[in-house]
Amino acid sequence: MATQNIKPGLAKFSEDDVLRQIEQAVLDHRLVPGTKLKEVQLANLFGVKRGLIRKVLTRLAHSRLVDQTPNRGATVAKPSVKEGQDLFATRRVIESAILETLIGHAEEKHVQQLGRMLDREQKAYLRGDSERALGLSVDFHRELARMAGNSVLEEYLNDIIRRTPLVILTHLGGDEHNRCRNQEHEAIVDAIARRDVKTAKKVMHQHLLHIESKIKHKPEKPPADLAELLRPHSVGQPA
Amino acid sequence: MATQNIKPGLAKFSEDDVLRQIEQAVLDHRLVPGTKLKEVQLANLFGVKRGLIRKVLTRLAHSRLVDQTPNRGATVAKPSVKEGQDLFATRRVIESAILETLIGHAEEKHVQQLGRMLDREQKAYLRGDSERALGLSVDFHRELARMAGNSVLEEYLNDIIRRTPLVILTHLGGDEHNRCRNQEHEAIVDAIARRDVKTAKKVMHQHLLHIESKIKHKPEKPPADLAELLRPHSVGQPA
DNA sequence: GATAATAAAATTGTTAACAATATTTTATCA
DNA sequence: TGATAAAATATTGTTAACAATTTTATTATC
Repeated sequence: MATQNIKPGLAKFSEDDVLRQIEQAVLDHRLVPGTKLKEVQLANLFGVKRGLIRKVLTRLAHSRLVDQTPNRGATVAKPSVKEGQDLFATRRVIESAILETLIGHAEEKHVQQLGRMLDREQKAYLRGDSERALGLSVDFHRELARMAGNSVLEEYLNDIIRRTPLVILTHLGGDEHNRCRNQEHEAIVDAIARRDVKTAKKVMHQHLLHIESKIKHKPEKPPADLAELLRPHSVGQPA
Repeated sequence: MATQNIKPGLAKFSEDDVLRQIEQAVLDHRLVPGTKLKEVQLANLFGVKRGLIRKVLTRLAHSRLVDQTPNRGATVAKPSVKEGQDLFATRRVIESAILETLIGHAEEKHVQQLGRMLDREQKAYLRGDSERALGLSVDFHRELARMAGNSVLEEYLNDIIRRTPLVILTHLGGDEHNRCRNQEHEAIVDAIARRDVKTAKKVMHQHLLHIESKIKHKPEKPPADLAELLRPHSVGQPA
């Protein structure tokens, strides 16, 4: 049987829980673009009512993480090449503004905190834990946004970050291509420490262009395994 | 009786219709921050089921136009001073990027189209139709975003534009203060026509700073009339 | 009259049953 | 076999009834 409960009735998740879990699944490439998201299946999976799933799907559609078609349900969004390009271009603008704002009032403790994050990221990478390294790499960008202290910029960067995996999976090849380079993160922190806005922006710009340049059309992925949403490293089945 | 139907059963609105009408009401200051949005009242008002209103309110909350508190319903959002500042600061970044992108590929027809919009705006202003002038002024900014051709930048600017009236009404005085100055719009179009990115950005920057500088704390507005959402120039009652 | 407890009303939140639509399967015929 | 139509199933969409909670009104007490 395809649709199976995961400890039915045991784990009770709130609406935000479910939302975050699906977002996280997109973030670390477990949910791939095109995957059909059936309401009862998800409801069973999370042990919640269908109405709750319904609300979550609406919210996800609102932030463009899923596509909803009337009477035909929801699928994980497949952003167009154009949308991907626009997303990356906007990301450069936003991250640039974040750096400018942050450096405007950066203190020593901020630099130290960023240094610690670089260490963690480096260690994870060296020990071969690439999943963890990817997560920490994302956290690095998020932390810059948080430190900048502009809630709207932070909100927009998070929005872009959430949508980026869909662009990568739809138009880029494997996961190897999309990891941030730790060296570049280091160079950014160095520039911040020196209050060197120009260099910081330049490195960030290069850093982001690196990934963007690889966007191009790519053949469909073959249908994969069923939705084992909660288990890491698994992948849903495209519609 | 406070809650009255407006031709019940006659006008049937879709979910998007209702969403847009409420957004529009916020945009032209008919709905003021703090207004309680009761589900049955809205349902009667629009001649739709409560479930539909419920979905709309969720979506509005997601774009921070309304605040939702569990068991206590929804009110039109009252952004904090900080959020207002962040919003304006981000707007400068976004509009700057829009100008840069637009000027990068602006054609003569774009400039002409903008010129026509300036005329319309000026005429409305001269004939004293300030409501219409305000609308056209907003359209001007939107049109710049559309012409730039980056869907994400456009999306973010529209988000900011939708939220701005709430900041103004919460922290600024009357409506007179917040109108865009037509001269500045003209100067921007002139700069675009000359492909002068630097000047265009500078004028836009000043243009936006003008409003932002006026944000400060302001006493509560007294409760006003009931929700005559559909009728222009009317105002809802704060909670 | 003011305050606190209680009851009534209003409002929001949830659910299960049903309707409408789409998808898959089976049956029919050339 | 392959194509088409019909039936069966699965999935999404809607609704009304109910439950839970908050707000308002009423009463009781000092």
